[in-house]
Amino acid sequence: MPQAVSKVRSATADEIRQAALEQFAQSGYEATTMRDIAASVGIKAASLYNHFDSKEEILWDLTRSAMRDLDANRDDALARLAPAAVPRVKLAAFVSAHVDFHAERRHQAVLVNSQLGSLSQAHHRKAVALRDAYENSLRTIIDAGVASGEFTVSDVQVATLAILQMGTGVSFWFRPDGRLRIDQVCAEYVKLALAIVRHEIQ
Amino acid sequence: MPQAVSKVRSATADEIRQAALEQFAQSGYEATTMRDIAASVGIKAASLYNHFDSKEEILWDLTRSAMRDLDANRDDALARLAPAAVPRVKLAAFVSAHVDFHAERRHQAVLVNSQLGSLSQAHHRKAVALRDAYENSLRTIIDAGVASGEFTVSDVQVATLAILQMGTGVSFWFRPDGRLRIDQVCAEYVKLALAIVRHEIQ
DNA sequence: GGACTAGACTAACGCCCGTTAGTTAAGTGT
DNA sequence: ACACTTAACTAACGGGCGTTAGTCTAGTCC
Repeated sequence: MPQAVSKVRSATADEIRQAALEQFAQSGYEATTMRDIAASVGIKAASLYNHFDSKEEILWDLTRSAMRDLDANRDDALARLAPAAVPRVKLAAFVSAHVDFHAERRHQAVLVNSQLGSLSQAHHRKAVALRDAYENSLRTIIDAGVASGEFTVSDVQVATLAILQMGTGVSFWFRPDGRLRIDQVCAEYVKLALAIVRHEIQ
Repeated sequence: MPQAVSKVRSATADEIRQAALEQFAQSGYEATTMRDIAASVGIKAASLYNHFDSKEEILWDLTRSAMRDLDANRDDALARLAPAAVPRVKLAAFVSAHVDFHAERRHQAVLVNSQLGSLSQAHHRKAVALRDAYENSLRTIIDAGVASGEFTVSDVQVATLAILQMGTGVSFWFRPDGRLRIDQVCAEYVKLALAIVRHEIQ
């Protein structure tokens, strides 16, 4: 008799993750209670402790996953390019992936962009390190474009942050039933990013 | 005998505002307690109620002030221009004022950009209306530039949000003792904004 | 100098928080 | 059949929350 699909990870734990993610993103970590999370899952608050050690552990689990997903999303996009793709193409791929993530996975994006401060000190440090590495991967692309003369940027650091932050903002206004589809939004932001790195110094 | 300067507004109330602003911006509204605020001022929590009716009223007082200051800051910058200034000049003035505010008055900026959700429903509505009006004032400038042919923008709404959000992000990384002075940061962002509205459609 | 006011204080209320202990019922493996 | 594990439950603890009531004291106005 065929073995039933074994649960590799608890289905309840995943429901808890999903409920906590939505509420942390929507109301904030401090304003969300363990009783709130449990109620969305249909259990009692005490039962959450069969799956997670503490409220902060849930936040850290979600934060780490979100940041890993963000990295994986970028890696996938860059891996699809030719190995020797020119910086302009890499920048376009990066920005498109970045914006796509922030539109498609709003809750994860909002969590990463507004709830890091509620992590424990140790976890906060790790999260900031991951965020810095992500930022660095964009700066590296821009640096390469400047070095090759393809880009004209008066301050690489400011351009890096500006491109990231305008894309990050998408998670706050994008709605799936809005005027623009996700792919249109991505295309718009790619244009803006290219404009930023190719402008004439005045 | 000369009248001593009468206190038009309570000095203690202003100390409370200052302490609450810093802590709301740094730790978030929910994570800040009335006892925390009182302790920074050097009084007991109950004494706060001699000056404000509730915790939420403090937040609303600070939020409304911050948004009024942001509007006034923009109005001052635009009023200094010639009445018939061209959209490019108006955009530069707007972005410079926007970035200057977000660098110089970080706490107020962070409050407006991350704590609106903790307001009561009625106050939240008013805050969103103010934010929309601010956004509209930038869109109007970009619209004028597009109408005159001075700007080339494939989507005015996206360009508006992108310019605002990249400037807003300054409040999260700017430090007075950092590599760039405020005026240098403003100048950089003006360049980026002009690049965004003048890029060729591809 | 006596009435009044402003603004601090102490004490406490009722509620909700994250979390723990102990119990129970439903599978699962041999 | 029986031991074992998983994961739900009820009950409660200790503590902190926003807020209120009532008191005291120092200064102000006629």
